[in-house]
Amino acid sequence: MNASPHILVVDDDLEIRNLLGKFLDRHGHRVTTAADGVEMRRALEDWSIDLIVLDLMLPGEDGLSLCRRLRSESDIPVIMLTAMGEDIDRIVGLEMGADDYIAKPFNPRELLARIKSVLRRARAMPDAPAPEDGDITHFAGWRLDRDKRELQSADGVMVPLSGGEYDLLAVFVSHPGRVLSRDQLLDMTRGREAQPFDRSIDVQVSRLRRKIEDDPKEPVLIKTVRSGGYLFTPGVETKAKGDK
Amino acid sequence: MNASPHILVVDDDLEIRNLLGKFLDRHGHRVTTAADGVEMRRALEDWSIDLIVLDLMLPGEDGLSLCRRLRSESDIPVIMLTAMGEDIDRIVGLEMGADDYIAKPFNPRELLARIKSVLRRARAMPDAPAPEDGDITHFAGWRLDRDKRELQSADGVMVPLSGGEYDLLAVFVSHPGRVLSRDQLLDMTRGREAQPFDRSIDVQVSRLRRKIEDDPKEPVLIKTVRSGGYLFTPGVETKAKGDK
DNA sequence: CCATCCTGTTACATTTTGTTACCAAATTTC
DNA sequence: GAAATTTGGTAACAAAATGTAACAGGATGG
Repeated sequence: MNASPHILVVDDDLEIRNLLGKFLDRHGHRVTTAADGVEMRRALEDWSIDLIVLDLMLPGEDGLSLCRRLRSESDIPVIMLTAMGEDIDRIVGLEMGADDYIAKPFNPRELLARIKSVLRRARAMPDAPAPEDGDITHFAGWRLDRDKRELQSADGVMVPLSGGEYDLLAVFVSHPGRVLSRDQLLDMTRGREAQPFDRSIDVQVSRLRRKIEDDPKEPVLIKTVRSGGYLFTPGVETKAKGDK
Repeated sequence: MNASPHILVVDDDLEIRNLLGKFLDRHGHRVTTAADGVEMRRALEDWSIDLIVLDLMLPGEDGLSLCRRLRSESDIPVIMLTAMGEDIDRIVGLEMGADDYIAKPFNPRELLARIKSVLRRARAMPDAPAPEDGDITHFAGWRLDRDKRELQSADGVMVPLSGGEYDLLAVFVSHPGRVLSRDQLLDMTRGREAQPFDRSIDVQVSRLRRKIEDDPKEPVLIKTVRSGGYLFTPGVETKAKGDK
């Protein structure tokens, strides 16, 4: 598309803004910074921003609220900066709609990696059926409706999901590109510890695949990582036109 | 995911290297040492390193510069060894991107603690499956498809590979013309140490050859180097023609 | 209660990977 | 150069990991 991605850093700490600015700049990104929500809006109007790095704690309207609002207005991916120990799932997950998060104190190169990954993902996904608002998550041409616990494909097919299936998918969607162990998945979906021969996750994954994969035998969205766990990748569009 | 972390100690002082090597080894880490930037690079190519302990002062290119360069190329966490009174903020902060530092003279136990902590942090947020770019690698007229775990020859033949076979081949492809010992291969593909009579690599190589060599008895791509290891050479084509 | 739906457990088929054993080729010894 | 020793190739077997059908207990809503 265009040359180097333009990144907007929103944080009230001047030092962080400067350092991050310099760092990202050195790594070939254009950078603009903002100290609060107001400056952020201005920057969004003035520039064509590709990605926002947003601090969770901000004076005035906080990052959480800003993020939610952003979501209902635009498609720009957001990476949240959070303090340790926040409720990660709520932040990244459907609740807020951030694309990723990183805990402070963070390692700059890790942030860089995430930026790269989020941008790639964003580019890979042509903005399908206009991003709705509310509790709907999009991925790979599907719309995940939290209230109805239902999946809708672009061409109108509706796939009902059970509660457990929904939870599992929600966890996957909020952790794209990361290998999640059975332990983690069990913890994140049921909040319990795995028993010695617990196969429930396997079974649930199998059930989910049957519903969301074109060919469950050849899964594309949820890959299995032998002796590692499962990996969700909202790949490129299925039917959309030749994007790249 | 893998067994014990593999740590690379980079310091020009032989004594430090030895002591640290022994100490870390005793505490269950695999250790490799390097005296300067050149050796460091070699080690990084040969092994699958999980963490680097890097002296700030080095002959030739110094640690600071090395660290910065490392950052832009890889994800491996770095702990800096610094003399007292250095500008700590610049070292650990965004400027350089080290994950932690420890001042000399240091207490080995403390270093151990930091190593543990940095590794834990790194593992806690593993980012996507490392191999980032293009999912397809070409060599000797074959196309290696990471997603499908499949090999395709120019004339349309498809050879399915198992995960392990793919990993092994990927390592070979990324180190062409280089003799890789069984130890290294095991480390790079499974992340584990070889057992006394471990023949798993031999077997895996045998399986791989059966799939990619025209005549497994007379291997062309993966040659064996007696009492050295294996050598991958993406030589000129055998069967395919127009591919590239 | 009964009919459903959902989810964990179990069992079994498959696939993949590691180990062992045995043979052959290469190398070394004497 | 022949025998002894090493090293590598691989078949065969064993162990581990995964997919999934089938079953059973619970929960839900009449």
